Amino acid sequence: MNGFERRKEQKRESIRRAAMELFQVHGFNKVSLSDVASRAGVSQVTIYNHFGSKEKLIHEVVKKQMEDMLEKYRGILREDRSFPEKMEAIVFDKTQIAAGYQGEFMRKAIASDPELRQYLGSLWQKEINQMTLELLEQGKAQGFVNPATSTKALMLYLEIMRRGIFASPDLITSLMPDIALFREINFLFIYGMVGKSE
Amino acid sequence: MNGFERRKEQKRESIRRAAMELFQVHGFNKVSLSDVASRAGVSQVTIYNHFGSKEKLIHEVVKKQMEDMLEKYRGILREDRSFPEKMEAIVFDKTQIAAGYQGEFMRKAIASDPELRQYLGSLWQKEINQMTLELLEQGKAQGFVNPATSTKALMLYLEIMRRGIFASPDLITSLMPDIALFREINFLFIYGMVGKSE
Amino acid sequence: MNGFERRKEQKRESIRRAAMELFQVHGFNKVSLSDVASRAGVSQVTIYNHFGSKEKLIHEVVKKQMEDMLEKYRGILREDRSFPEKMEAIVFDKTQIAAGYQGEFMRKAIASDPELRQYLGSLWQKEINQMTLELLEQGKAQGFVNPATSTKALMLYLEIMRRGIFASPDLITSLMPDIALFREINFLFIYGMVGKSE
Amino acid sequence: MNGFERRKEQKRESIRRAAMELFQVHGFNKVSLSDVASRAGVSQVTIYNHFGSKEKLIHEVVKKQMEDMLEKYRGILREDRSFPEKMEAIVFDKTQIAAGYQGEFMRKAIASDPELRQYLGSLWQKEINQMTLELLEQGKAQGFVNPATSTKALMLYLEIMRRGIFASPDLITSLMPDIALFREINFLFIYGMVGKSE
DNA sequence: AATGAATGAGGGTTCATTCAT
DNA sequence: GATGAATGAACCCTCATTCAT
Repeated sequence: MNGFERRKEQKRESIRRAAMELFQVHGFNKVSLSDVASRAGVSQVTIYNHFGSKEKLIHEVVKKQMEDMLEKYRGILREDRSFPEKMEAIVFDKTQIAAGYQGEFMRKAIASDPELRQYLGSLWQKEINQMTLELLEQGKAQGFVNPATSTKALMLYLEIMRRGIFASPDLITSLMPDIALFREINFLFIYGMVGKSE
Repeated sequence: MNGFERRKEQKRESIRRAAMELFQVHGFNKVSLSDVASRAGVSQVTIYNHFGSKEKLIHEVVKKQMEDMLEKYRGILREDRSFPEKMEAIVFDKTQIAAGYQGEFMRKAIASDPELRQYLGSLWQKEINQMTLELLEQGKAQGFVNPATSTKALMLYLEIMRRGIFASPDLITSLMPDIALFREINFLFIYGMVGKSE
Repeated sequence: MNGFERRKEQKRESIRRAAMELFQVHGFNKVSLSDVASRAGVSQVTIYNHFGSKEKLIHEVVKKQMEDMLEKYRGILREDRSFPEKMEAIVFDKTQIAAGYQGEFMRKAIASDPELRQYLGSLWQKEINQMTLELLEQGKAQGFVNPATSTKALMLYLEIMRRGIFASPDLITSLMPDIALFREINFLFIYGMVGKSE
Repeated sequence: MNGFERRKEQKRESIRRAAMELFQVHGFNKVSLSDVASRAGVSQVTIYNHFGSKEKLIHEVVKKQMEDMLEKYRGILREDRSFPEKMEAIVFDKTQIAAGYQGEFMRKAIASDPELRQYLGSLWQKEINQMTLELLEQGKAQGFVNPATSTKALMLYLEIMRRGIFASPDLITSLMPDIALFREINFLFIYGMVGKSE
């Protein structure tokens, strides 16, 4: 990548970031390209030159975001930590939560955009499923996941929890400092309401 | 309520329903009052005559919806069923899920509207907390809820799951017919990933 | 006029008054029939039943107002007072000024409504001219009006002052209490800036 | 000012002029931005791009108008003419009158707009008062203004006349050609109804 | 490649007026 | 005769997008 291209990529990146920040706070519809342009310090038309349309800008932003998320999950999975720790790291992904209405925002993007849905519904879903399976395997190996439970149910369970978390940034952030409570909830995920029976 | 008022209320109701249906599918911003008017078979202005503004229409729709939800929960709580059954009934509130993006839609409404937030954040939150506490008491009495776990954590856990479910109508509806899977997931809520240890 | 008709006339009158009061403060355009209806304590449709349209309501209100004004002028003219006193009474018609943007309001009505213009431009103008002539005659007889000055100029002069006063309710009302200043200005009207030269 | 800015200013000016012309004839409320846009030969949105809102457009138009008026008055004051001539020039400002419902229009603008009122009520009023004082001084020096009369009364007198004139473009324009009548009225302003006593 | 200027389409809202009771 | 309900037209304004430089 030469100097020209690097500068170009930097401008794209600054636009993407401005868009991301605004989208997260206000949602897609409420953010106008003029807002994004102001925040990125460029002209509206420059956004068109780089991305073609608002829709395509959203695509790019969402894609990037999801890829970053995947990357992070991959990292966590490969770390040398216990199953409960990994659960905690993934489910309570703090940067995601801090970022605000991430999940809702993502789902909305995906739901409202067929093309995006296809891209993500295939590649991304496949990867995340793959990773979740791996996590469950680790859990079973460590005795935290009941082998009698169907994988389907487990994955749905995890997905529901993740979405519940994503959908509750308000709750979560307000309780972030309370480490004990945090642990207790992660414990509930693993041992349920009945609790550990030693 | 005489004939006049009944007809008025019917019209209001038909507008509310049309609005609800559209809001659930497309979100508040994407739905124009003209859309609502078309669907309800009235003029746009009629909506203004009845509700005053789009914002107030949203208020009414959301309030109604939440009150209905409360009513249903109350009913379930008072039924003579086991704790897991009540959990299932409440958490997987099928009519809510069938209604679509209920949770997301609601949260958006509440998040973006201070007045509404106040109304619901006080009265509604108080009631639902009260009811959840009652449910947990029943769970403890029946041995399904570990008394050592803090109430705070339990309530947060339930809230996260409920939101996760609400935020996943796509997943849930697609799996609705599979009763076994349903039960399994409810089981996970109660016994965790570790599962029942007999 | 029997009981029925009296009640009818009362209702008309109450609507007219409500309209008048609002028109004076906010002007024709800014006042909606709904405002008038509220203030008069009737339905909008009742206004239609009585007056036919907003335009016609304005007609009636303006006509009534002008007739009242004429009546008052007539009274002043016939009183047994000096010319300067009559000048003062007519030019600084306190009730008119207190009523607010009367003059502007009237002129607007007249200017924007051909039919009304005709009615008033003929009958009313004729009457007021007649009366002004009479006033000037009295002034000449009492030595306050220079007989060498053309009647045309005098009448224009008076009209300009009257309009100037009408157009300045803000100034006038704020200075109302200062009787001396009041007299001084009336003095200026009669003796000019050069002042009395004895 | 380079080419870009010049063209921009020209467009702004053409919009302002179109607005001015329409406002003068029909008043603020009756003129829609779409009317202004048509007359100026631009899109409605262009007006928004340049002025932000209808309110702000009105501000600009009124401000400009008043500044022009001030400028003209200043010029007259500095000319080497007699007091009566200056009176005539200022009070019967022909271009203002020809412009139509100037005074009424202005007053309405000022009355209905707090921000504008502040701007004009302070700076503009101060300047015009200053200038009027200067005019009166000249009048006294030349023996046309009675030194015994209070300045307050004199200024009020002048203001009333000016407003009367402004409020009567119909009368004035119809009598414009009659120079003799014009003079006579100006004479009345100075010598009053009693007239010159030689 | 970047921008200021311009715009068509559409959204929420108000209002004078009509309809049905 | 009086009213609640309903509406078409118009208004101010915003936004994604294109044009011209």
